[in-house]
Amino acid sequence: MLQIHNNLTKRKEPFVPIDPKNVRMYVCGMTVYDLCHLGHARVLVVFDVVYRYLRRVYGAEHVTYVRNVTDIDDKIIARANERGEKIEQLTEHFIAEMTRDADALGVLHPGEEPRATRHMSEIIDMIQTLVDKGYAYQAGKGDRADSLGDVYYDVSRFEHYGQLSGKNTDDLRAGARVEVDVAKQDPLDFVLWKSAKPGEPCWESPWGKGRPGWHIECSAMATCCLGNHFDIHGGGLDLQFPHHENEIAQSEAATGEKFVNVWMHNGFVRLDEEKMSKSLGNFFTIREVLEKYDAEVVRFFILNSHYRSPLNYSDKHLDEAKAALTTFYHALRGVTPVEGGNGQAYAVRFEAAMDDDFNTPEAIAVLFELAREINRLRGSDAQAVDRLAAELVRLGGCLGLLARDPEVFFQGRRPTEIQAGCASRTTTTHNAEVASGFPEAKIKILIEARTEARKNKDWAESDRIRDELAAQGIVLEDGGPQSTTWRWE
RNA sequence: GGCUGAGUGGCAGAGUGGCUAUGCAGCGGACUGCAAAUCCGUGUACCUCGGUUCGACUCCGGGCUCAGCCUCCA
Repeated sequence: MLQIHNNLTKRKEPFVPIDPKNVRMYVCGMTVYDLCHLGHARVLVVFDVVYRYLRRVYGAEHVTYVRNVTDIDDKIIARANERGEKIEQLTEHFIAEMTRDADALGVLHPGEEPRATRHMSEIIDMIQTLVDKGYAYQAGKGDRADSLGDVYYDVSRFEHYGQLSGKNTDDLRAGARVEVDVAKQDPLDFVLWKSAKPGEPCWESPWGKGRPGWHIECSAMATCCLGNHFDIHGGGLDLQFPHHENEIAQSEAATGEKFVNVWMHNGFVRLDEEKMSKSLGNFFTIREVLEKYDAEVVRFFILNSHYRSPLNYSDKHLDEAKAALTTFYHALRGVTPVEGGNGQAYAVRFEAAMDDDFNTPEAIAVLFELAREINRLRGSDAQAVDRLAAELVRLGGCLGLLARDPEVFFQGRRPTEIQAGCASRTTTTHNAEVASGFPEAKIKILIEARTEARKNKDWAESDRIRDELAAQGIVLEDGGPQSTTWRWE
């Protein structure tokens, strides 16, 4: 049975859906004012695997996955002004870029991708409900004139505030670093509706023209798309406080119902043992990494650590991920996967690992053993090999891996960096032919010439050809005297 | 200052109260014209100090170190 670490209770718990016919998950997605970085890649991939696995357990049609897009906030406004663009122009652009990255990483499309700007009436309704119920207040008359239309959430009214993040309001007040805002009754209160300054994008509301605070949009969109009470809510660990804490406060105060059963947070991506983040400026965009590494390699790298652990980025780790994938595709090379499992034992262990809070490193370990079994039986039991290969592909597919033809993995693309050895230069991927000026036909001719030389025991010529290809980043692998395959190194 | 999480072999990374993780790298062997790939074998480990226990890397307590949150952040 599937167990998930619930961050609300800080324990691993059996996962019991509210409705097994409709398992519902909401994940906080991106604020679209820039390209996604590796931290975003991790959220995308981690919850993609959760989604895939839930679909496998409960049936593809019985899982609803919603991942929102924040398309209005201060940073977006600032960036649009910098670039001299309209808000919509900017957000459409970066939504398209985000989708490109997600597609490259093999991330399934969520069932719904709600945007804040398209749910303004639900947002305003929820704020109104909070005001009506006495959980929210409008900035008073004595406050700054420009905050008159601001509406704040009254944290003191919500009894369970701090449960998710393990904080209590007294400690928070004691250590409060938030700047004193005269409009707030309490430094912990947070804004639900921000009145618009001149020239800012805005929507009409009972409190005047303005825009929503960050937290309220997720409460409104989540309950709108999935109902007041749903199964799983996910996001990066940095959203635990205050974002998710505030979501709970808003949603439960507004609906009077429990908001979410299971809270999941993925760990940070780090660079040199330090959190990769926009504010520190120590981040790599997905785009940059994909210039050097195959997207499936990046995906493997992410899944080779448990989702709650920190993930340290380095080229060395990416190189290892590449080597690991190479091993898997080698096992699949030259076989014809045939359904009809003799790989049950592996599947059982794989699922046990995934059932244990999505333990992907453990699941991958099982895949390695499966690959070894395939290689072991190769040449002696073709039927068993074909069936095990099918199992490897199927289980890999649960992780969104190993879906390609091995030949495409080996020969399809390669980073240009390899050929010239100029690591400092920005690199890009191209088709094999573009990359090296070394067309496939030429590779084939050289391999044939080498086969001929080997037949004649002309080892000098044979090795010369191999070296010539190696200089282009091409590795030859002899299957026998007549069958030689190649791959990009 | 308050709170949270983590410290495993050369590196990465799981897990368990007593029994092989797994991968990469290393070493030995098989295969190969030589390689590559693959297979077989193999070494190195559980931050520290106490406690519980027949027995702890695994449970409990103290310490040290690291990371994170308490402000926007996936």
